[in-house]
Amino acid sequence: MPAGVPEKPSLDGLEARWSELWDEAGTYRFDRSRARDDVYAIDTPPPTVSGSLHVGHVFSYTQTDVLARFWRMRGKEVFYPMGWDDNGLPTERRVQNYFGVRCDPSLPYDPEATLPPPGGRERGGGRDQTPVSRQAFIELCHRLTAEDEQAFEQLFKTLGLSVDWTITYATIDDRSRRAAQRAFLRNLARGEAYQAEAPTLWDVDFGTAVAQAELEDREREGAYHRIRFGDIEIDTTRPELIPACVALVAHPDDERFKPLFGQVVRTPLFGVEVPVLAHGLADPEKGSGIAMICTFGDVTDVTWWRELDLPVRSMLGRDGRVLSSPPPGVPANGCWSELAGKTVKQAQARMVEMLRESGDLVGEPRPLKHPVKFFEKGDRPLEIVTSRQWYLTNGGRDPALRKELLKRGEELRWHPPFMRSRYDNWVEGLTGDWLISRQRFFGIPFPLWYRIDDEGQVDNDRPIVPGEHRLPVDPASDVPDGYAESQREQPGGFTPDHDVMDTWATSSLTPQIAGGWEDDPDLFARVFPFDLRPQAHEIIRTWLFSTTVRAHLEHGSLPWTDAVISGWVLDPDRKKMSKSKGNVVTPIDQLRQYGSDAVRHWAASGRPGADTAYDEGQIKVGKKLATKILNASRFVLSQPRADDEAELSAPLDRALLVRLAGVVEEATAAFESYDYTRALERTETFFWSFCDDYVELVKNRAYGGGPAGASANRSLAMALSTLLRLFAPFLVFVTEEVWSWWQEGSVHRQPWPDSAGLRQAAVDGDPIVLDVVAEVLGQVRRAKSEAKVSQRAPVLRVVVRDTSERLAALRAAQSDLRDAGSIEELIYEEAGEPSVEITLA
RNA sequence: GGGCGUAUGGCUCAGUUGGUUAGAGCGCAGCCUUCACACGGCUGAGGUCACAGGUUCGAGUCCUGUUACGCCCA
Repeated sequence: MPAGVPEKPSLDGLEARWSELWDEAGTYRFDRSRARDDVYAIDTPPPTVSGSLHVGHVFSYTQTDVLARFWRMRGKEVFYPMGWDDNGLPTERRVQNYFGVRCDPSLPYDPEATLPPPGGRERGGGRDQTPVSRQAFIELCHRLTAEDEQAFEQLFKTLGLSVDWTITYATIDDRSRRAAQRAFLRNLARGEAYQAEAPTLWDVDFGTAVAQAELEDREREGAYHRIRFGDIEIDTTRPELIPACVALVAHPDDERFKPLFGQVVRTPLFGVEVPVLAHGLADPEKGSGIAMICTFGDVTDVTWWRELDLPVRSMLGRDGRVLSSPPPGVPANGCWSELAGKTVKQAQARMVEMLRESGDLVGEPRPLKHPVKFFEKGDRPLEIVTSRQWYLTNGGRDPALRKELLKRGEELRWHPPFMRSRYDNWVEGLTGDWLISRQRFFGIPFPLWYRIDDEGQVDNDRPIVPGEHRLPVDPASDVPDGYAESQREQPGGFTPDHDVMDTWATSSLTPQIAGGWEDDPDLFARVFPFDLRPQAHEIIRTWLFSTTVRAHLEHGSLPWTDAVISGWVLDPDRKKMSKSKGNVVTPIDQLRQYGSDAVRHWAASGRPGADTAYDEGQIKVGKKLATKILNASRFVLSQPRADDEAELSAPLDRALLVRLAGVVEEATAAFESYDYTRALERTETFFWSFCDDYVELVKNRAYGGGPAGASANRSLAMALSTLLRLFAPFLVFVTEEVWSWWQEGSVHRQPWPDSAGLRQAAVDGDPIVLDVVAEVLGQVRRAKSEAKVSQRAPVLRVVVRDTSERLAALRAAQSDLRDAGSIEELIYEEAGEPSVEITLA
């Protein structure tokens, strides 16, 4: 027995030992001297560093790792970096809660200021929070994410991810800022990025504009209010917006309102004249069939306003409250002063009272449920405000670009293929360009300044841009070329752009960031376009799409050739795990209790695209398999060292290797089509029958020595080497442990098994031998089980009736069969109807 | 409302271009303390493949419709 084989093998402690040894040996270090064709580059999803890892992370990251390990063994040099997504709102929120602060950009930065202790106010919100400067806030963001990143890295290492930990990035680090700003400047130079003053969906709590991709519809209680505009009665769910009314609208074919088109009516309470207009989007079935157009109550208002060329009468501020002075043309009467300063909800309540008093409210409000647009992270309905924002073309307003992007979707190989329809649906449904500016703090600033003329007017139309060599810049502290700091905010000087970019404007560049775009052209040429984008399905519209847009605009290509879409982890009742439901399983306990290999085995049982229920039973199965590998390996290695030249004389041994070659071929084909689950299943099934049948059959022969024993030993050793490598992508620790008992180097850097070699060694092996012998052995076992005797109990006589071919196959392995079944007499009879007759002693 | 997916033993899932008697694991039951493994082994019971039509010599598999569930988008 090789010296390395322990007396009592154990799975305990393998994770800590091997992950450290891999680190030291650089087992997963990327060799950047390899040519593009030899590289397999993975665009890893940078997890949002938000405290703790979720079992969903373990699930999907394991699936990616399994693929990485396969391709590495297949001979590819795998580029497998890890990123941390620390940029953006989730971090801001977490910092607010963790440190009990809020960002107040009007405060000056004080480097001496003592920052609040962490964690003290985990639940304290709103007014309890200490205001801090923007700079201080950003420092806290960095501090907290740095801690979280360490914890994540530790857990990922325990899980056995074969990431090259020397090439990590964070979406707020210098490289990411440089890439995001450079990409933006190039978009700007090509005319793909532009500024526009336009109605924008606005979250009043976060105080920022949001993009279409961040919206979600939520069913909300509302009420139709029937309101008189002179003789006309309209229905609206937002009576508080009457001062913002600019027209009434009905369908052009609606006979009831045709005579009114072109006439003018007066708004109730304010007496503002508004025209009655026709537009196809007005729904005759909805309410009274005629609606008021306000600037702006919803997105349809925006369409009407644009297409009917109407004026703007804004009445809401960016804080979601009614402005102090009314919009142009609206009298600042007593009604207005009743509304000014109120929130939307308060204003509505007051407005309804006033309409009731004036008699302009017809009947009572009729409650209804209707979909209302929310920011996906927000708590109050979005308002629409007019503001100056940055946009990036994404096909939403340009049919030619939309078509090109749909084409990219076709080019990409989707796993599973049906996920492409999510992409198509989204691209086809885009209603505008991508709004990329956010009025937030912890993000990448736009690398721009604006001139201030001598009268103090800001020139927004011709921004000052830095040269790319200056990137990254922070326009709030850096000075544009040709200016001095003293000219900041001065007439004749400059002012910075105050906005930050949408997080997705950075995340959409992960291939460029990780691949060293422009910073390291040599590396970039070896990895881009990447091979694989693994991600979850709910972010196809955001991450996958936006990354495609950026690569298409910048490089004229896809960012990767293949996308593997992982499913979700559901709780055991098949409900989606979410923090709010409280059904989230934290992976740490599972990893500790069952070991990483066991958890990985469960994760790998989830096919691409398939939601998978969390199942502790499945994890136990994985643990059982890992233990079995340990013990079976110990048995194989406890035999005399196999002679590599020994003749595989036994037909049973040859049959095993032929069957194994078939498994290698199936597993390889499955992996190549990204079906790692099938590869695992085939390997696992074969392995159990290898243990239960083959090992039991050859045990005695192997112990016996001689040429027949040598044949068994060589076959066992070949099978073990092959099986360990087939399992290596999945059960990374136990296979490495066993490999180390008798082989040099890491199993994870070994060549993927080669079926041709097995077939060659097996010469003309007939796999039927194994099948027939296993079948008869099964019958013998059943007879003993039914007789309730030990499997060791002797059998007087076995009569096998079968075709001559199958009997011949059985004869070829008869001594193994007799040993394994303790059979004294074995009789063969040719027969059309196969049967086995067993006489116990 | 539009799109996508799923439906197979108590549970979780395989079932590849239609082809013998529909497979596996878990769970359950029975047996075996066996010299790699009791964190084990062996054996067994258990399914009218959601429903209704259709194509076919033949349908879990293909077509049409229905139902239920899930997701994406409006």
